[in-house]
Amino acid sequence: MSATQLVWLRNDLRLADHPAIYEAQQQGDIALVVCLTPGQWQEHNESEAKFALREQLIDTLFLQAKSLNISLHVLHLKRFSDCAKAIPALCSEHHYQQVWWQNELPVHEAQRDDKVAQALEEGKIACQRLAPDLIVPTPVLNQQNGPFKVFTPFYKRWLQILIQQLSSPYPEPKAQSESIHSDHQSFRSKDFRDDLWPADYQAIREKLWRFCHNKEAQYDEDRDFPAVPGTSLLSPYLALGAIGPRDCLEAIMYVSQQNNRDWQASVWLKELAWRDFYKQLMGHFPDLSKSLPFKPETQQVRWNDSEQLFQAWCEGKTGFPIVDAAMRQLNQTGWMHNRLRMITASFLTKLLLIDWRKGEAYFMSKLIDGEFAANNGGWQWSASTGCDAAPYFRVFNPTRQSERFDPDGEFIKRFVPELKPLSAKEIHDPAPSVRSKIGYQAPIIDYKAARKKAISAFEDLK
DNA sequence: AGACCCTTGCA
DNA sequence: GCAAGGGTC
Repeated sequence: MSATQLVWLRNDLRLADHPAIYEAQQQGDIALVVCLTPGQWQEHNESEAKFALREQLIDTLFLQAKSLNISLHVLHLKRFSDCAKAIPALCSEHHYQQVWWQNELPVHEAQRDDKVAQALEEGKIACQRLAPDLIVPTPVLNQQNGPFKVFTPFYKRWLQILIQQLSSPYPEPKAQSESIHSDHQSFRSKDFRDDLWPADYQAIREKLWRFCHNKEAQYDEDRDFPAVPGTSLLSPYLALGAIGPRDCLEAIMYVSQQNNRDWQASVWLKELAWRDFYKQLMGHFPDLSKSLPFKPETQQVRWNDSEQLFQAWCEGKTGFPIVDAAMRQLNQTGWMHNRLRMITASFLTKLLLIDWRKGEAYFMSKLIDGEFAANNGGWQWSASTGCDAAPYFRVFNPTRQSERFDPDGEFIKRFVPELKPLSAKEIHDPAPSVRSKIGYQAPIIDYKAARKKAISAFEDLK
């Protein structure tokens, strides 16, 4: 029997824990399709690192699918709008009767999906659009049936729903009998850092389980220290969907039970809830997809246009060691520790008073794990323009943050080698004489004055 | 998911 | 001097 069901994979590049793949296979043999839309991703400022990881994941996915006699089509398109022709065309060529996918919530993605659904309908091809790829895929709503605008109550309700709906991850698809045609040419990217971010599915699963076994219990204690490998390092895989949300949940629950801990108290799970929160917000508030702030009044903030200050931030030459180390980590590795994302974002939006959208775009252009909803949510949180954001007067003191979260300057020294000779005492804010001796940038702003200016820029809005 | 400043209470 | 606690930005 040849395949009749087509599953369209987007940012859910995996076979296991995949509801569309599982459901589709109940109705017949399946084939898979991925649409490459590099022009669109470029418009979304997505990084080359993420693009390269996606290619690697598609390569290994292809092999994995092949071993189950499942075809994977890779369509080389430019923009989202090309999908509305390409998908129905693929269906008629191979006589697929029904197309499946998991919805995506940001505006461009939702429009793309609507257009494809419409085109399929016109071509008399059935289409099954499933809920988004979240731990709790159903909308989490308050008592007025509206979206939550504050995380904590969202989280409480989210947990309740999660407990009601608890289910195991969807199993991998079964092997099919028909032999398949394979029209995919391996990308085999030349300089992909496979050691940092393996694209092999076995290795990725191991990363998840090893984290849950060894680190998850200490996550709350360790996650704020950039010199400590205390975070999961799974974000690139979550962003592209190489691991599924229920896979994460299952690992948390299993390991918690082994260690006699309450899985509901997992702090890492709470972070995953933030992911659901920001993604669901995208669906409720289309403005978020249009470079608009959640708090409309913050449209009036008079941001600083200085290209010089912005460049200094991008390059890690602000003269604030922790900020510079963080930006250099981003530029050199395509990844930045979460605590540092908050510090650098607060620095850009508050102390430099530069538009959060410039930081948001720069992060996307460098991050291997760049994910629109989480990145936008994080930036709007830092800039105090967002939903349940930091209050406008909350300005991170980069020196204080550095002292608290990198006390020995261990992380700083890793990425700002010129500071290696300095002691733990002086590294967070070296004296002017020390700076000139070792050739390290003077601070590009005066902290106290900048803090005042930032607070009053927001107070002017009242 | 903060920081700062000014108390108070103690040495 | 100073830690700890509270109000304010």
